[in-house]
Amino acid sequence: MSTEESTKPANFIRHIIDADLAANKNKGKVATRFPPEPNGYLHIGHAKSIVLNFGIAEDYNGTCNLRFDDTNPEKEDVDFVNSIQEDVKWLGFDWQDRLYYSSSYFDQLAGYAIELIQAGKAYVCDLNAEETREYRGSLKEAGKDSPYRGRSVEENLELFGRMKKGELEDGSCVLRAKIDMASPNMNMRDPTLYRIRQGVVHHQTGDAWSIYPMYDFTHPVSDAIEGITHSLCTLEFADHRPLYDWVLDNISLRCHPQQIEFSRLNLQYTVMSKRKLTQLVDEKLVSGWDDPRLPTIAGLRRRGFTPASIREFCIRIGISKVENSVEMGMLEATIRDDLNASAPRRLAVMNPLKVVIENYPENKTEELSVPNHPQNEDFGKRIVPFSREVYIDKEDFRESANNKFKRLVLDKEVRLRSGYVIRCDRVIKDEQGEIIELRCSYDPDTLGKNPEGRKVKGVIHWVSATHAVQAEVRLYDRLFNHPTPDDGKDGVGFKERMNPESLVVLKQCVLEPSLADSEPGERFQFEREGYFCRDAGSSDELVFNRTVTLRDSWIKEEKKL
RNA sequence: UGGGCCGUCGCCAAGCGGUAAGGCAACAGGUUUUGAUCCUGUCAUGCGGAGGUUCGAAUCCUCCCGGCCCAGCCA
Repeated sequence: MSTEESTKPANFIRHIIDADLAANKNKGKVATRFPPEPNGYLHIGHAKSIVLNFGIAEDYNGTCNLRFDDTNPEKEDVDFVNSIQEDVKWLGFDWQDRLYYSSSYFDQLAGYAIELIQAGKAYVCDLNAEETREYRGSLKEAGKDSPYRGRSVEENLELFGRMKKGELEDGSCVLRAKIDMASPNMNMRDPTLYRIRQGVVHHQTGDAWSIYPMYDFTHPVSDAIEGITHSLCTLEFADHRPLYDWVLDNISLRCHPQQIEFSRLNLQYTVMSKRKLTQLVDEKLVSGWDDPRLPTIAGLRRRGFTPASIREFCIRIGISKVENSVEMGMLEATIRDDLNASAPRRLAVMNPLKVVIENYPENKTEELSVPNHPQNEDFGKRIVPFSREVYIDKEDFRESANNKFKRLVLDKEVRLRSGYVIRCDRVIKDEQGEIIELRCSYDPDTLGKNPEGRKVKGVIHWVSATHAVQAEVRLYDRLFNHPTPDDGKDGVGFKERMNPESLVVLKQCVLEPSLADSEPGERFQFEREGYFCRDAGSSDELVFNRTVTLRDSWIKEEKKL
């Protein structure tokens, strides 16, 4: 971001690391990892984790691996492994040569499974899914031991070997850890370690495997193989930590990373779960994973967010173990801070109303030299043509208004931004009484200076009609009209709380001519309107996406009236 | 008494026994050719509640209240 980014925020995880370092734990090394499953696009909640993990690695002179946790081939896809890498890179992080896949540890994983079997700590269980559930008991009642729990090491070895060779059918059996069916922690009631998946093609290992390890077995082993020191994950995995530790305590791998849980990000007026995002995309309720209304990294990018603003947002919200619900205003403030400093200013009219300046010569064009940034001369200047006919926004004119309305009013004056002061003399309407044109006059002595003897406090934006370029502008707003769309309360599903006005397409917008030369992805402030980004998905036509509006104290003022 | 986790300003969030940081929002002013930006000021005798320990408690203890998570051959 062009303004300074926050650094090294205090949080409980950094305190733990500080203490570990002080105690010379892990020989002073810090190694983290970001372990996405490639079954969807990354969203801003992942960004929180990415910024945490890569940020810690950076600040402690350590490393952060990118590891695909790809143990469930049915739901995963190469497209997702590609998009994830693209998004992490775009956010500004570099895993260098440390790109890993849990699937590349499948051999080692199977070896450790055999160790567990040999130690009598894992067994092959023939119970089907339903039976397994019944035997597991409930939250308040202990489970029962599986009838297969007592199988001999030899038999288990033999059976696991057959599972691995593809001799057994899907669902016919699983490999389970032998822990404690009466544990108050459900995760410790002989959790499944391996299941059979015949015939599915894994995006990395193809058809090499007919068994796939479960998360609870894969994750600790993968962390340990990579020499991770601090394994950061979200709160819902806290109950899994005893299992994480159990696995590492019972295999020969001599590395034991520390799992630490923090709370996931909840952003108001949107949904963050991958399942729900997938649903929105699959059911075509949005245009795709990069729909600018989505909290996905791809969506935010297309919307016009900068990588730096997302990083800064993730730092500002902090890390804790508290259930949170961050206001959209927080995200908006962060992107505004960035774009205010970094986006060149332009003039663009959303709802054009023609203005004819009757005392301005016909066929004359003045080339006004206008600063690209009001506070920063380094942005230079550009030429903005001015002529007898201009467009202003319909919102900026009223036939009558009190003096709170600092825009154009019949028989009153207003400043055309970076241009002249004009007065509205006449209003022209069509048969329906709709205002279709304004007849005005200008004061030639007001270019770059204030008029003599009177004050003109209003300033509005405009575009020369004869030089204007046409464009489509997409105004985006929150996707949902409820702060917690997926809270399941009132018996209303999140899809029923979608905001019908989350996208408003304006096809008749007029822009100052310099914008015709903009590049897809380029960001601007359209003065008095907001920050906009040339759409990168429709490079032929001129389309702009509104990233965020400017702060608007007029809305509040207007409501008071 | 299944287990785990969490309650500090409207929203995030520091604080770790020495007398409540910061950000966002809000409010009140000032500057301004963007009702933007910028600047100034205001905003928790109070830390879920009640007791207790202490010279001193958001920080320690006890009890209570509220919220979140867990019964996939998902992660």
